[in-house]
Amino acid sequence: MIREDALATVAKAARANTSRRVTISDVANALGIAKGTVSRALNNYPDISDATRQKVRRKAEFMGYRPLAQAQAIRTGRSRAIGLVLQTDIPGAQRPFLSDFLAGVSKAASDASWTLTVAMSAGGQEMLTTMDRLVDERKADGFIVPRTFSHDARAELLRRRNVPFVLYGRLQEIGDSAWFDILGEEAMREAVERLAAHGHTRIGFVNGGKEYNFSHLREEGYLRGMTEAGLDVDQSLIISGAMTTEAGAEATLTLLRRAEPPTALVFAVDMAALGAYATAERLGLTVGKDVSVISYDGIPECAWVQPPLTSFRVDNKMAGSRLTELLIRSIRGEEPSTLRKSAKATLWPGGSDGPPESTSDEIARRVAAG
Amino acid sequence: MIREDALATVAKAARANTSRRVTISDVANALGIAKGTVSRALNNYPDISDATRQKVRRKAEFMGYRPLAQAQAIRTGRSRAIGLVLQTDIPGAQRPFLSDFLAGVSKAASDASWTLTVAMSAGGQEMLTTMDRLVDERKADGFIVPRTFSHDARAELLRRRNVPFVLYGRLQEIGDSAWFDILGEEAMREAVERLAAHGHTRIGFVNGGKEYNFSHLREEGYLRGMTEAGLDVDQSLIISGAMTTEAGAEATLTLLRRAEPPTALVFAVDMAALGAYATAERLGLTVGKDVSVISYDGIPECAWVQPPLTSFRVDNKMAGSRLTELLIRSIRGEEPSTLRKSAKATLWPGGSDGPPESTSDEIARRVAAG
DNA sequence: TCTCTTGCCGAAACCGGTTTCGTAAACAAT
DNA sequence: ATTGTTTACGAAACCGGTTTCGGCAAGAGA
Repeated sequence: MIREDALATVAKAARANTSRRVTISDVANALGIAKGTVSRALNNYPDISDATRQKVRRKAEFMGYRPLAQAQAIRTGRSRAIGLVLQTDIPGAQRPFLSDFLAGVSKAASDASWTLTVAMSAGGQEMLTTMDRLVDERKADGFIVPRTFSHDARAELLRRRNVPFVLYGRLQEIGDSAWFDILGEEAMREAVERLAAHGHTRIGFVNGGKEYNFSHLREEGYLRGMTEAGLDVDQSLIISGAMTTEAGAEATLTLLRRAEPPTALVFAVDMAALGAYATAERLGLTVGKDVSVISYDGIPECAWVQPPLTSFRVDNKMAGSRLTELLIRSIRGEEPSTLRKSAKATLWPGGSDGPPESTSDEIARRVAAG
Repeated sequence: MIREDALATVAKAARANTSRRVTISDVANALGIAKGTVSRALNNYPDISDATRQKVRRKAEFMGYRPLAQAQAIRTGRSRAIGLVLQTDIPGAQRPFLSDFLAGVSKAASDASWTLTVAMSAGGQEMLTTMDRLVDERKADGFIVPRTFSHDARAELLRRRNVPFVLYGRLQEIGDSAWFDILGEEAMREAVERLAAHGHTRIGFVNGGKEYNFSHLREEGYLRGMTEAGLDVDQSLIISGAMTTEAGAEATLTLLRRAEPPTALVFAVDMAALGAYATAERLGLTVGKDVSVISYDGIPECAWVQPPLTSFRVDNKMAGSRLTELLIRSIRGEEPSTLRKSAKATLWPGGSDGPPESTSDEIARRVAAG
């Protein structure tokens, strides 16, 4: 009887040219036990003897059994898929970021035999709708939330719906969220330290958009660096909101036109720092000599410009992996507030910083002349 | 009885703080018909009367019923998910490409209420393993295969396993695959035409890696352009295998050192074309004056360099959408050989091409001197 | 009027898992 | 020896859908 069934199944599979999957019933039949027992054995239920557990494990392994996430999901509600909703309408800020990041997430996910469901949306309300849909359709058991805003509607939504998530970045009010972040504030502090060591005393800061929480942190880092170096903070040398090259160029121009312009600039974001080159050229100044620049992100374009941009490189691939690991642990039930990690960015020296070859006064004169 | 059940369910949902989904049974109960009937009505089975079909449709809509893809999948084997396996180990060739492309795929997918499962792997065998796994686990009903190779192992695997797929690019031997592609050969032909119109007669060609099928096509386009312009083809002015900036710089150097160097270069790939700037500078030549350059891809970096690179821009977002649409149709059973579309790249004029300001001889002399 | 189709739908099996429930056997306690 | 607990597992219900099967009623043909 059993044999006949098996033969029939095999024959059917052969006709359909479909090498049929090994199901949990196959394993149970092979062992002559109930399929419920197999399920409980594989899921470490306490009411299964060690002997049986071992036996089942071995047989399942031998037969190449792998549970079908879909089938599990309809009962458990979880399908071993992590969700990632990306924003499309950012100028291009995520372009360099994306590929490495995805690689890291995907690697960590498949190492744990999870999969990755990706969606993109225009941001704002649409993004929330998309996440809602993915949760409703059980296409994701939890989410990675990249580019954290100071007050993040996505985090609120997920918390309200009781869906696990981990932030790439930190929130203003810490709450009990899980997060991973690169300590950008440390990098900013080190940037100031390095410039001060070069001999700079007037160091400006071009920050990113204040809607992102990282901007607040990086500004703190800059301020701390200034204080530690014993330098005065001049609020007129701080500009924020520069996320693109154009905005960076604009901010650089503004700062260099001050009465007492800076001889060095710290940027919160590479894309903005690249704008400094255009402005410098326009004003007849040389980056790395007349005006030093240190930035943050470590996008490939840093190596493109002349002189190469000194920047703190962020390992987005690693970040993706860490985030995924944290998220999986969160989904498995670990307390979010215990799931927090950070890493540091590493300095990639280019030629864009060095001892000041012009004084603030000289720069002011040349800017006025040009 | 039914009312009690409903109340119990609601109460349970309230306790779990989980607004329970509307299931197919809910719809069936509300109408007082069998759930099988609801299923068949919604799936357009022919043995359901129009009256019933309408009634079910309306009620389902009204109740906000949406089938759970997971549950459908365990019976049908399909879960309305499209698979995308990306390669991590390409130098960065996909970096600009990725974000737009993903946006397109994701948009088209969610418009059809499908989802997108993404995996990345190092290419080669690992990529095949990854696809295999996704198929086994039914995480993808079909695949988009980007960056088609002349002989593509991924396409063979999928064909063998009888999994629908659509290529981004064409195969050497056409077969019966579905594909979408941008007609790069047309762009190359137009590039030559444009340069010839400028007055160039010695036009070189720096091709991409011959493992990619697009390289063969683009070379054909270049050759056709030369023929149509009535120009002699000099095989010593054709180099292939340049996919990176370094390789592009190298190739440019080689060509400009020929006895009779070209006054214009056509590149198959932007990343390579960017290398021409470095080489030109090194040789004391000016891009756009001494040597004209036209390229292909339209990556953002084109606008970065001076003079901006004239390039044929590829709309990767649109490509992603088209590919997704084709794939869904293929999964739904349409014949792959009928699922083929193409589009053209559009010229983005920069300042990197123009009438030759130096003759081939002059260039040769200056290269020899430098 | 009586059969033979045909159209339409209900009932139930099924997909591949998980989880509840009940109980036989082994063991401990009396 | 009897009773009460555990331990470990089988049987069956269940998750949310799809698909098969069978039969009733209406219409067609004789």
